[in-house]
Amino acid sequence: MPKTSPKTAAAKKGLDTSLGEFVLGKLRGAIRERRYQPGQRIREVEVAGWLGVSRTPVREAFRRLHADGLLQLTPWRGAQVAELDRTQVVELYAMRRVLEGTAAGLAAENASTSEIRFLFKLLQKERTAGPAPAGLAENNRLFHEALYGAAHNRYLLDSLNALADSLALLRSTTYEVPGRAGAARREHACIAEAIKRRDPKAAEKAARAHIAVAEKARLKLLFGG
Amino acid sequence: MPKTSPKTAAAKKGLDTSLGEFVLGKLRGAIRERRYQPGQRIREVEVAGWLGVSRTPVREAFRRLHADGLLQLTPWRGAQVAELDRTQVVELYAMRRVLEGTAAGLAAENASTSEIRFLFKLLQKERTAGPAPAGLAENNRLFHEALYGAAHNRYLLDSLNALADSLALLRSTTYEVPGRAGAARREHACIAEAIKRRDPKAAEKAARAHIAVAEKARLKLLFGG
DNA sequence: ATTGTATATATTGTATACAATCAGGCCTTG
DNA sequence: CAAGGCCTGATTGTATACAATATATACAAT
Repeated sequence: MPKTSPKTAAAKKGLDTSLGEFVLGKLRGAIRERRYQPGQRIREVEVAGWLGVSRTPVREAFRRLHADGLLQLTPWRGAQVAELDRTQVVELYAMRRVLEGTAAGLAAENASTSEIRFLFKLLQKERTAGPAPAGLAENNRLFHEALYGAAHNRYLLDSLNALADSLALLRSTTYEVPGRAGAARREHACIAEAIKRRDPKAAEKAARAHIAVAEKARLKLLFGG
Repeated sequence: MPKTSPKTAAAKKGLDTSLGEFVLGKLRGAIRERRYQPGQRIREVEVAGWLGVSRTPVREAFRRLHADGLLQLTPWRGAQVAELDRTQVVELYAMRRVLEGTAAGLAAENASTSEIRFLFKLLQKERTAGPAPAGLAENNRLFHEALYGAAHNRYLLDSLNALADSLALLRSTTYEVPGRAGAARREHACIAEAIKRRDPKAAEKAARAHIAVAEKARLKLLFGG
């Protein structure tokens, strides 16, 4: 016996959530995949037409993306994808250095043994992964997400996720820099080891160093040597 | 010659911004002043009626308050003011300790001389202020806001402001704890001095200590000794 | 040719109408 | 009397209509 046939607009699209959430997810993905590029203007009707909904849920999604810093909203001019200048990138990484370090430190204190095992599993995957930047970046994302979760602090988690979204505004990944992949792998290992040793100080230090190196690679990639 | 007479709905209310922003501000204030208490349900029509607008801008404001963690939204049940349990309060203060420490450290590096002067001016005000908890809390807020600004990092500033809003969900202020006012004043002075000395390490340490003490007072106030 | 102005079009802000869903009370039924 | 289903009212989710504003275009004046 099938479930009672759904009738709501959201359910018609096969969703378990509201249309606003649906649009939000789609737009997040589109921005992350650079289908919408930084600086580009996004019109409400355009998105509404694309996703087959009215302007209302689109507007909802716009507000939330604005709150996350992904969209810039100006009255009567609508939304455009945020652009980051050099100053903002530097500020973003300064913030990330702190939060990522904190996450590593807290993880060393709070992580469960299974969470630690998972971190090492991801490390193993990094070692056996191919050289394609896209795959490397994905592995990287998983490692950092696991790290965030292991810290066991909801506010920290939310902040780091928001930062990650903002960083997705930047062109491509730092894994395009030659040698970055191997270095990142070693840095990840260093963080994981410290967490396993239950050494918060070392974990925080390793994480901050990791982000500092990543920032350097990023700035070189974006604004040249 | 007066300006050209405004005609927009927002302007009719004497605003320089959209109705959504207007509602957002009003609701923020109401939550901060505890006119809406944590756990209380807020209906859209109720707010719309109160402020003389339609549901649309109210909904906008709801989404943004939700993004800031001040409202809890459940599908088809609407909004209720967020409640913080002990775990959340602890996590919140853990986060704040880190960010506030970072802000103090960055302020020691980046603050302009006029910003430092302003910090000391606020310190002076604290010394001469009366014993009323409300006034003390207001002074306290100003000091911390000045500190956040002096760090010169937009993302840090936004995060700290969001944290401050969440803390406003908690009943009253820690200044009701006997002796807290004087101690806080001395702790503030310690932070400001370190910033003036351009000593980031000391400033960060002082700020973290300050928040740690505040957390202790808060937990005692909320959940008993 | 350039600049200022008026008009037209496109786009967003707001209000309202309608659909879908949930909570609670009432009734039925064992 | 208790348990469960169904109906009704209240409330939110969504769509659409209308108002207000910005941008672009055309035209006139210097």
